[in-house]
Formats: sequence, C-alpha cells, structure tokens
Amino acid sequence: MPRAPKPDLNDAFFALSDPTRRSILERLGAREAGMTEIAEPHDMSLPAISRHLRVLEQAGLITRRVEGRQHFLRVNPDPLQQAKQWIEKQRVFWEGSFDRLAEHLERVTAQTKSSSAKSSKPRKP
Amino acid sequence: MPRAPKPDLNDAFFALSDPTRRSILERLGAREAGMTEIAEPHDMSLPAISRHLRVLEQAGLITRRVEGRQHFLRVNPDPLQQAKQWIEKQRVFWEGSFDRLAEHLERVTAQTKSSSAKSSKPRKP
DNA sequence: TAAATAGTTAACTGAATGGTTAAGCATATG
DNA sequence: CATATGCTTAACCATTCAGTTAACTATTTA
Repeated sequence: MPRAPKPDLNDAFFALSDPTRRSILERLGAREAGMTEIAEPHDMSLPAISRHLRVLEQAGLITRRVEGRQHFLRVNPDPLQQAKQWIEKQRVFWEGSFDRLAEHLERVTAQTKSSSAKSSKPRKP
Repeated sequence: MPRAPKPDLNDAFFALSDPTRRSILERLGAREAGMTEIAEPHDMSLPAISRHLRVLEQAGLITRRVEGRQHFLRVNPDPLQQAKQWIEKQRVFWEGSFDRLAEHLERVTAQTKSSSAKSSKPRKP
C-alpha cells in the first residue's frame, strides 16, 4: 500500500475547526509567507505553530516550498472548495424539501406574529 | 443570562469533521427523525449516537423537539451557512491576489501543455 | 570555523474525543 | 401496577490534541 495520505473532508473540516489555524489561513490569504512571519501574531511557541501548519498541510489546505532553511507556505484552495461543496449539497437537500420549507416559513410567520405589531413585514389581516 | 452557548465556527467545523456526524446530517436531510431511526444505519451504540447528536446540537446544526419520550431532530442550516461563508470569503481573498491567480493559470496552462507537446514555451503554436 | 538563524523532532502534560457497558429516568403500554 | 420503550447519564478506557520546553538538524553569515 502506498500509504497515500489523501486528504479528505474529515481532515479539512477538522483543520478548520481551530481558530489559530483559521487565522493562519486568513492572514496567509494569497501571498506566500515563512514560518516566523506566520507565527508572529500568535502568542504561541514556534513548535506549536509548526504543528498547526502540519495539520493544515496534511489536510491539503496549504503547500510548502522549502528554500534553504526557510519554508514558505501558501494556501491551496482545493480542499476548501470541496468542503464548501459538501455544505452546499446539504443546503440543497434542505431546501429541496417542501414540507420542511413550509414549516420554516410557518415558523417565521409565528415569530412575526409573536412580535405582534412590530412586524416590519405586515402580514395580510 | 442563561449561559447562551453561542455556537461558533469552531463548533460547526468541528462537528462537521466527523464522518458519523456528517452522515447523520446527510441522512437527516430535511425531514425530522427520532434517535433510533438516526442510529439505525450506524454500527454504533445508542449512547455514542446520542453524544454525536449533542455535538451537532451544541454546534447549532440540529434542533431537538421532545415529544413524550421521543426526541425528534432536524437540521438547522444557519451554521452551515456561516461556515460556507467563511470558506467563501477565503476563496475571494485567494482569487483576489493577482500574482497568485497568474500562477494558478500558469499551473493550469502547464498541465494543458504537458498533455500535448512538451516544448518549453510555445504560447501560440 | 564558529555562531546565529530557521525550523523540526522529542518528550512530556493536561484536557478533550470517541467508543464501550451499566444504570437511571420518564413515558407508554400490558 | 408492572414492564417495555426511548433516550440520557455515569463511569471507564484508549487515543488524540494542543500546548510547553529542550535538544537537534541544517543553512547562512561573521
């Protein structure tokens, strides 16, 4: 077996579940950055950052380019896309159900009713 | 204040990082279901399922309606939407970078090239 | 060559996860 | 009333996580 890491949705979502890692992705944004630059805003030791980066890397969310003694990281958007698509699919399922939708609307209406006269969307009397 | 749990992105992404929990959401889809029905396809004890559901509930991804001794669960899409929007925003950042975009296109072009002739730079044959 | 720099690996700790079985608690049902 | 049903809580276990400090490797630079 070639022990292919094959990053999956588990890894991607898990990697995204940590605020430090999300912050790294946000700050990294589009440009390339080295470890120390990435670590700088986080009040955390360098090994801790290193491991966060490894989690992101194993999830396929970032890629690493080594040049001399420096490591440059950048975002790889593909797993983000996959994650987004999973969510998107769920939403379609959810919206695809008519009774569910009706119930949702009913709930909204009920809320509107409960707020009595303050309704910004006056229902027809 | 009644200790509002305030589900956040951490909780949502974390809840989504488990295949059992994603499977529950997928199967639940739009309809409402009781515990036993939810547990049925999973080769796992009922308490285990119960805790998965609690994780989903605390992340705000499902809501629970108790009727007698039965609990009915349903998906709440709001946190999914938030999670999707976070990802979406990242993608915008990523695509917003021009050099990065250029590099991406170059990579795509390189792929196309490798599938045809392997000359170094035949931009226009 | 020696020292500074960039980053990783190792070893450890405390806390959280994910699963189990057994017991408990309401609520239906005989 | 007694018992089955639906689900949760409790107690436990093995594993993983997130952080630390210390030691290490490798590359620059003085």
